[in-house]
Amino acid sequence: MSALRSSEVAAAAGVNLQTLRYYERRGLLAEPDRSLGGHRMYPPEAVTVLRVIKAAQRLGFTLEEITDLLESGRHRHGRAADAGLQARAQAKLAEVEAKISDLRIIADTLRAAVDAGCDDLVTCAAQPCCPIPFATIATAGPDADPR
Amino acid sequence: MSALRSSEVAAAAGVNLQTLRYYERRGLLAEPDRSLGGHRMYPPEAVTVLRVIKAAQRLGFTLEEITDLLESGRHRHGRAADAGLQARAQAKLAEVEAKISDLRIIADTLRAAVDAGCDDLVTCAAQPCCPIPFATIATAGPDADPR
DNA sequence: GGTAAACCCGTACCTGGGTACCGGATGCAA
DNA sequence: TTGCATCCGGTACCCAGGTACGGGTTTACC
Repeated sequence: MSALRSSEVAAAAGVNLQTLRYYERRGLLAEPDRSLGGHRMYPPEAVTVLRVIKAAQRLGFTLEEITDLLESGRHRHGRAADAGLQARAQAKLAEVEAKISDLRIIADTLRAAVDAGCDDLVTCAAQPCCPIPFATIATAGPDADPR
Repeated sequence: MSALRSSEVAAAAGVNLQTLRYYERRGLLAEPDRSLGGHRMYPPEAVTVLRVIKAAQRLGFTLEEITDLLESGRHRHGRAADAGLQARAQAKLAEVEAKISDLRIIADTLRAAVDAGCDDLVTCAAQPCCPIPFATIATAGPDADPR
């Protein structure tokens, strides 16, 4: 009952209208039924799905990962949670923790630079007293950048 | 003496050759002298500058910020360190620390989701027992994303 | 002097997550 | 039925930080 128009769904979920179509193109949001004239008519559950997507994004999942997450939730054929939410949440947690420790190293380095009273990077780099490690520092691999 | 060719500079700094020209276009790297045929001839200091750029990037500064940083170091006309390295490093430190506390909230939430044994996001979202906050969570404002 | 590697410039493309613009079609109410 | 809000599809653009390609020089070594 009570199909929602795209602007209503967008407003209810706090997203842009274009974003709805973008998510549909990316396979995150099921293609809704259409009116006779071709306008999208969303079921109320679409709002829930959007809220889930937004929450997962805030937890650091990319849209691609969220697509998988939703997919695996939809047709949960396998009882084995090989790629289920549990496993993925744990993996993401490890990613986030790695990111945190990277950032801590960065914060420590910045603090050291402030304490040492560095004034000019290029001058500093030429002297051995500068605490800024110009070669190393955690290089934060190509892990999904969790936001 | 001993001017370096672009590939030598790139290799010495561990950077792609195109990146050199990209930095030059962006004003991070001074335009070097040219050979009679138009090839770039870099002074050895260019390698230092590149290393400084890379270190600053790892500390979370954007290329735009690094441009300013190098600029203010170059013609340090003002004794007042209004926008000097000190102040900027402190500001960046605050940014990084904010990012860390954001990520900690995210990590806590992920941990809660794992502990609660959530299996399917959409199902979870419909029930009140799920620890995932589908509306809130630190929204990590438009701060420069420190890497 | 020949030839292969390196370099030149300009331009297009990539990732990720959207957002904006366009001309035309629909929906809904008075 | 008229008028205005909304929606349609397709395409282009945005951010940052590069990377790749192509066709044409230049350099360096034998």
